[in-house]
Amino acid sequence: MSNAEIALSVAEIRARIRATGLRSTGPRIAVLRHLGKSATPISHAEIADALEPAGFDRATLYRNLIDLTDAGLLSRTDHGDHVWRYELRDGRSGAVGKHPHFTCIDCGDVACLPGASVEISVPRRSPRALRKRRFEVQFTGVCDRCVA
Amino acid sequence: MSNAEIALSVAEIRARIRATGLRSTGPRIAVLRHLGKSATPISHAEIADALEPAGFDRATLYRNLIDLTDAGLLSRTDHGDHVWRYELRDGRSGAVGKHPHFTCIDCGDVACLPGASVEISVPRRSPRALRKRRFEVQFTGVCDRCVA
DNA sequence: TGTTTTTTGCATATCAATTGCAATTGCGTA
DNA sequence: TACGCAATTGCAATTGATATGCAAAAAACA
Repeated sequence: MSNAEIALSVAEIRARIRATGLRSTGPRIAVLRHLGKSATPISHAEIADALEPAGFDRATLYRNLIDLTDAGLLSRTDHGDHVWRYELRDGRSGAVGKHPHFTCIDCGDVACLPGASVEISVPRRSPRALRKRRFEVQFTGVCDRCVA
Repeated sequence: MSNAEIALSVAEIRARIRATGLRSTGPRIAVLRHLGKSATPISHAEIADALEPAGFDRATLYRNLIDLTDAGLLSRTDHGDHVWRYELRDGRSGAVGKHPHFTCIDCGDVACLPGASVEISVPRRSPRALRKRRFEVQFTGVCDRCVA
């Protein structure tokens, strides 16, 4: 459940935000720092709770998650449990940390699968995106803890 | 995008509902019939709109989707676009129509992949559910129509 | 058919997500 | 460094999907 993470300096975060044309503000820096420290994609609620001591408005955080996503700094995904989760994108490439996730349908816990490789053989008439390996995969099931 | 579907008779539907201990009522039969004719998982809104002429209350349909899901006749999934979709489960086995789906992140269209086989090789420390092949997979990407 | 229990339909409550707007702040420029 | 404007914030209020309470209606079973 842990992951060496991106751990950016504040200066670097500011630069990244400014590079997108957005202004670098307290809430935005806090959001990016927090996501930089998080091993897995996390929800708006988790972010808002974590940043609560700083007193940022939930609506502001919410708007920022969307703005930063639109700007390409974050990715927003729903892992099959109807919860939006946000994740820091990988710097210049703009590519998401390209590994699949496993989400527990009981507790909502997310496990990253960095080394996992997914092979799908699809029928002839499938969407081109699948045949060209242009897709995201999402696994759901019951995690070890909830099985027990 | 089409799929030979389950197409149950009303009598058979009644029997299935009763078999779960629930009562067989108009709204429930309508829901199951409609899902039986649908090639892909569909949302509450789509179901409610389709059944609108019959005048069923949205709350009733909503509760029934949940009840029928709890009873094991339906499955409820979120394909990565933050929309719950319901699907008829496969009769006696209780197993979901066990094929993966591909959802377009632009238009929300769902494609069934009945013949698809998914192979995932996972790192040693992954959730047991993955290693034991006890999981659901969900693919997202851009469908052919939206790519064009 | 009568009795019991479930289900419906309507109204209303929730709660997360989203918007409007005035006050504030970031930042390019003078 | 101070100024001015557009972007952003915080708060209040709205939306919209989801969920609940309850009396009336319908299903099951004797």
